[in-house]
Amino acid sequence: MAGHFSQTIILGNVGKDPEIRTTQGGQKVASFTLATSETWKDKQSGEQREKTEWHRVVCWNEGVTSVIERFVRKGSKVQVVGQNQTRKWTDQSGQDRYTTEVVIKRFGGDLVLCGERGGDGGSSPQQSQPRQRNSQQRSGGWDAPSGDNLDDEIPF
Amino acid sequence: MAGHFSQTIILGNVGKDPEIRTTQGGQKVASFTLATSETWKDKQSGEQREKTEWHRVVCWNEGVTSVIERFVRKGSKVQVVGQNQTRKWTDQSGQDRYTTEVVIKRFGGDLVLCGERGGDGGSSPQQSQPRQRNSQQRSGGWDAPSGDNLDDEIPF
Amino acid sequence: MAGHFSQTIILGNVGKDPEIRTTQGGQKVASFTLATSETWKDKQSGEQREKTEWHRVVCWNEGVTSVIERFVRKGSKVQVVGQNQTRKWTDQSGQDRYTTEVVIKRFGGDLVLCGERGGDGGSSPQQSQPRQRNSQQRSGGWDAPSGDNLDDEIPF
Amino acid sequence: MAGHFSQTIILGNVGKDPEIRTTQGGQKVASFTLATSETWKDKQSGEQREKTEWHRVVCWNEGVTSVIERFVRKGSKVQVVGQNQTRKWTDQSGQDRYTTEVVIKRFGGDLVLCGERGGDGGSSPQQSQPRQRNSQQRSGGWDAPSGDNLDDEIPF
DNA sequence: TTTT
DNA sequence: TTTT
Repeated sequence: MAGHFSQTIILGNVGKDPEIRTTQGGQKVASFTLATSETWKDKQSGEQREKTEWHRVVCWNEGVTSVIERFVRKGSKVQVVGQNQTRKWTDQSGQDRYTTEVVIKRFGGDLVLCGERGGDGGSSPQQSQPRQRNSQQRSGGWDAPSGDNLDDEIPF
Repeated sequence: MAGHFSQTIILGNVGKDPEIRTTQGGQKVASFTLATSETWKDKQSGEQREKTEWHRVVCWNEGVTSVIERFVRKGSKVQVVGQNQTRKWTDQSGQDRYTTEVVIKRFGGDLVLCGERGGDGGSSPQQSQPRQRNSQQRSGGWDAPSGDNLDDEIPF
Repeated sequence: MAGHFSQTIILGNVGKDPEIRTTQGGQKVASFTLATSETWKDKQSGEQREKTEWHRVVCWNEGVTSVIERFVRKGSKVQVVGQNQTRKWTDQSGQDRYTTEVVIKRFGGDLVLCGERGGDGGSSPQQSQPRQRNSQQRSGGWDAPSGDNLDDEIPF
Repeated sequence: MAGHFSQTIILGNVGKDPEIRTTQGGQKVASFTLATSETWKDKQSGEQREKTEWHRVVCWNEGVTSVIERFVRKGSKVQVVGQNQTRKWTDQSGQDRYTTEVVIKRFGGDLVLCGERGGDGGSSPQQSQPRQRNSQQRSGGWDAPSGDNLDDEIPF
């Protein structure tokens, strides 16, 4: 209702199971990463090329966080509607760093579930039943992440 | 045409005159920053609060770059349609850094001119005539930037 | 939060002063038309061509309606964010008719004021003061493409 | 690149197999309908309610039409990115009628395949192989809300 | 750095 | 880290 507008829409695949944390004030916050891939034919070499872009998503919307917690996991295809927000933090050496995230807020924020990757021998429509968190489950037949130091490899 | 989608729309005000540079391959590239502000009433204190978000925009679309060069300057209100892209670079201490930008590309990218801030005593409809680059003009009656070290203050 | 998504964004010029009406339940509803024009060069003839598309906008969001009532009028440049909705009605001969509108609803709906068309000799920053309704004012020098019989030419 | 912007994004389910026709000039054009459903709890009665909106989609983009022809069919979940366009036609009684469609054009238009509705016992990943047109297949177990007489109920 |  |  003002003179500005900011909206980011990402429809992609979730890279890892979302993290759900609770603020000191008791609010649940969800975060995960989304991958979008583009393929094109290189004009010069004629080769098929692909580039994957990773997007960090953070959700402060209570209702949407609840949906994420229940239905979103590694490999899910989802669309998020939010706003770009750049947040300042300090790294271990004391230097300022900045990270840009797509933030799903109270109004205008949204999440659309587009379904899992099918054909994986999963026995049940996982999207329609609560997911067991903290379990030993290997999500949807996929390989587990190759390690826990993933954060070191992700640029945010 | 694939299984993914990525789009960022920002309608805001341009922070400084765009930079136009030419790649070694001869391609013109434009970049500038866009500010979007939000105001809301704090529930607890009842005070009016405001937050400004800065977005870095880069344009690799030839036609759009040409429009930016001619018509966009500090203070312009424009809408850009592009895609988030995180680019890696190395800072002076040799550390990896990441910057997220809204990139206007060949297809699906767009720029909409929404007009200048009016009432500044400007004598002519600046949006409809070419802008004099490299001139001494002070854009639209605004204060000039407070210095040239602005880059140090912008988180990208 | 479901499996579907619908969003229409129109940034254009308002064709006529908005109509504000009140439902029997006391809710204010605003409606107006927005024009978007495209120009392109005809490949065959090489001539410059232009096409104007008219969009009907209806607003059921109380806050946004209030902004429309105060600040939007013929010639205003605004952006609306809403959803396509096709409504059935009966014409004078008793036949079913359908009209598609962009509906601004409670959540996710939005209106962005992009300013009036400038250069009209207007003496005051009209966007920042209440508008005089029902006055003889001619709006900002902007003319809807086709005169005053717009109703005859617009399919709604 | 001008002063206007128009974009409609619909992520929904395809109501019937798309129609592919060829213009006299030899251009292929695809058209289909997309359903988006919303559910909400009625404030007064507390009942769960649902509303389905139908959107007519037309595609003049050659590459996208080719993808539609091969991969989209009744029940597919797809996202389209296009522009609202209202077209005039004459009904049997000679009266003017208007139909609004989401048009996918050359630039900025897009189609995203989000997968079929799963759990239908289908034996193969249908999205990754050409579709058999004109076959007796019943699509993916997904039923458009209202049977096979869809044409009678859809206002286009 | 913008704008309201 | 995802997906195709």
